[in-house]
Amino acid sequence: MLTPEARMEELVDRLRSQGHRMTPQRMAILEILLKSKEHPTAEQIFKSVKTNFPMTSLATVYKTVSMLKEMGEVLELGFHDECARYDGSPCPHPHLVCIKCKKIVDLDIGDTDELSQQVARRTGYRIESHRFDFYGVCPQCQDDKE
Amino acid sequence: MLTPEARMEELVDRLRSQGHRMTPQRMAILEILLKSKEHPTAEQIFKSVKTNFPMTSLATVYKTVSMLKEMGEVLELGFHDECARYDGSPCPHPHLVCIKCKKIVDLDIGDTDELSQQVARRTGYRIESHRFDFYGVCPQCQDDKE
DNA sequence: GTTTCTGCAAAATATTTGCATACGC
DNA sequence: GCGTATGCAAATATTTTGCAGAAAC
Repeated sequence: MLTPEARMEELVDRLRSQGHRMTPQRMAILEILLKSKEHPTAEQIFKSVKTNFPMTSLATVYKTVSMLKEMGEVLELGFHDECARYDGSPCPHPHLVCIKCKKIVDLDIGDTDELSQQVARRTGYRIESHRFDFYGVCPQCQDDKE
Repeated sequence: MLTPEARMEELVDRLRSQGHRMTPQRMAILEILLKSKEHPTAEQIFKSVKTNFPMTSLATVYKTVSMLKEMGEVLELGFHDECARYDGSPCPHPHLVCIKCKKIVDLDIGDTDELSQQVARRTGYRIESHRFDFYGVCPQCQDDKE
């Protein structure tokens, strides 16, 4: 697992080599995606970026995130009935989602890539990604009233 | 695993016992959700219901599906960047999604509920559901060109 | 008879797009 | 300088909502 800084550098190189340009806005968006552990929404990324670069639009956030999504550099999480949330990690990993407070945390349940490979062998699909999410009520929200 | 017919009966009872009423539209929507293997969108359910009950609106489909979703009787699948798809099965099971032709098929990789319970024990969450989806390119789409 | 459900149309929400200008390379 | 990226506003797509009439129970 690379540090966010190392991954940032690597990612910037990869973007450039594909003909993408680095603008301050784009750098800021990348940085938030790679460093945040909050799995932010587009709106949250937007607000966060604006504190440093007031000259940023929500459309740019969407455009950048879409590009990264297509390159497989970010994952899209979340429910259909609320806005999408993004995970700057390039490799799929399980999430634990609280259905009350909407918090999303990472989870480690061992090697899920191996499962992927098994599925690929058995089905003939070329598996490119996967999503393992558990939905439930976190300990804090269980206390809240229930 | 109950037959769709048995589950239909059971589900109707449960709905009634919670004060919900059974209308022809609602019955038709339930039937499609329980019998279909296609993981249809709201629009597809709507079209399908209309062949038997032309007097049905898309809003009713949405209202019914939302109710079932809240009751935990259907699962919502699909990506954020396309419309939601519904699975009439009450218990979570893995899906195999083709990112080219968008086909979604069920997948059997053993007991995923056990994993859920492990996660619950380890994290203190009350796990209510989960989603295991694999994204890739199906054999047919691999042949198509590439 | 009461309460829920329905269909319609309008509203709300999230995301995408077109285009003129700005700016990275 | 060329071509991509940006910001704005308008457009799109999906889902939700308000309300009056219809229909379950």
